[in-house]
Amino acid sequence: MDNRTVKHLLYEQVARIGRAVSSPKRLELLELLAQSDKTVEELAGELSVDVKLTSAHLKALREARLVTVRRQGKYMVYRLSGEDVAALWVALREVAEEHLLELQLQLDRMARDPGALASVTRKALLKQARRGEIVMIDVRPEAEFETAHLPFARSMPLAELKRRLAELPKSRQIVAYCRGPFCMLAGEAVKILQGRGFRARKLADGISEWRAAGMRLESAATD
Amino acid sequence: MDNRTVKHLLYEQVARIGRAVSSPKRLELLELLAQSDKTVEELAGELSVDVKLTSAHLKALREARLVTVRRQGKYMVYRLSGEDVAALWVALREVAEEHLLELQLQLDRMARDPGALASVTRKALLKQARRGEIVMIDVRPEAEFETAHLPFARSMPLAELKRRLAELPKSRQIVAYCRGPFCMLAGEAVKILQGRGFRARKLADGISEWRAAGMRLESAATD
DNA sequence: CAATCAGTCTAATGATCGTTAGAATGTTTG
DNA sequence: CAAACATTCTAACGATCATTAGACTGATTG
Repeated sequence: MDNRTVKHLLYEQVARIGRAVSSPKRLELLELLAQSDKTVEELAGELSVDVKLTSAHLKALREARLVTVRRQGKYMVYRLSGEDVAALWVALREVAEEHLLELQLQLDRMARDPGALASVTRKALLKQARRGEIVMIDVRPEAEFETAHLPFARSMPLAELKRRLAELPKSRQIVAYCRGPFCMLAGEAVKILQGRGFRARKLADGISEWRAAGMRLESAATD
Repeated sequence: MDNRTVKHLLYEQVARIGRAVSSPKRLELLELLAQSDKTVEELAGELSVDVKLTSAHLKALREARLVTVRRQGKYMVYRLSGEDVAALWVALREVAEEHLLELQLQLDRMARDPGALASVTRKALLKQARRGEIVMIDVRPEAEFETAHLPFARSMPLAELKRRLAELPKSRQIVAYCRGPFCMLAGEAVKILQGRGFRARKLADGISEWRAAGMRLESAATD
């Protein structure tokens, strides 16, 4: 086997990973799985696409070894095959944000939305949360919170937010976060809170961004 | 514009990057461009493919904003649009190495090749080179060396190696490196050197790996 | 200014991908 | 063990992609 053939095989393997992350739906699946393990049904629901199509995309991700499956009762539960996969998603998204003008414009528009939190560093935020100067809320579904969440954050799923407003203080700043910069949950939460007279802002980071920056996370087990 | 539409647009943009890195030829182009700026002709030559096809692939990379072009006389010179693009290539390759069994087997086979240097840390290597205990040679074409090279390395392009053997010591260990783990130049060099009685080993790292690990590089200007 | 040269654009080929519907598989539940 | 259910596999459609050859563009050179 000559050099060029070997070389071609090597690049071909890496391109398999590239092909796996070349579809918007598969990227969305990866981001969801970075939050917590999920069944095909759950994933299909989040993406609002057919279960069959979701299954086909998951198969592609499985063939690139980016996810693994296990059976749990009658459900198939998918899981990212490593933290490096979530990091790859973050790296891809950051390159896209850096170089694609269209994406930058879209993100700017989101950032100008009610109460985006741009300039505060992660460490400063952590310090404020530790001291109780701000209240950090995680507005993702509870299962995702239990898998991993930011330190000092309290679970307050968007679906329950309106019912549980009494648990939140009006005196202190509230910081909401969700799955990452592309996720709309925190934006929704902030809109609701501000409408009810709370001082609320949103944080663009999610679990993967936080971890990729080398910051520590907590999970239900460590609480 | 509703949430789902915005979301779709965002993921679609990132998928553009994914699509750009989903072809082995384009990945090879990115790695070559991570070494130094190059013309279409040079790139086509390195890949041993038609100039027309190379141009088409470069167009795809340009549309994903991963490379930029400038005209220089009658040549079009391509350049990576940022260090983060080289870092993305490294991240992709590392995920592939970690998860794709086929790729691991292939790399193992290469590692068992004459004199792979696996266990030495980058810092230890640097220290040995600084002290002159080893001789680091960069076997890439000279233009790539001039753009950036590892500290304490000497340019010794593979094409000139046989003619310039007299410049190398038989008393000390020689460490050859090239473009990265997928590049064959260093392996070739080691084979030649060992055949002539030199103590030679190869380093898998190239410029991008070295930089991605947070290590400093040198360029012709800083020499 | 005509000839040359590097590179891109256009058109056409077959191969691959995304999507959908229908059949098949394997597990749980009565 | 039969019915219900979650998921995957198979087949088929059109859309997109890789590749090639031929026409075209823009700069350089005589």
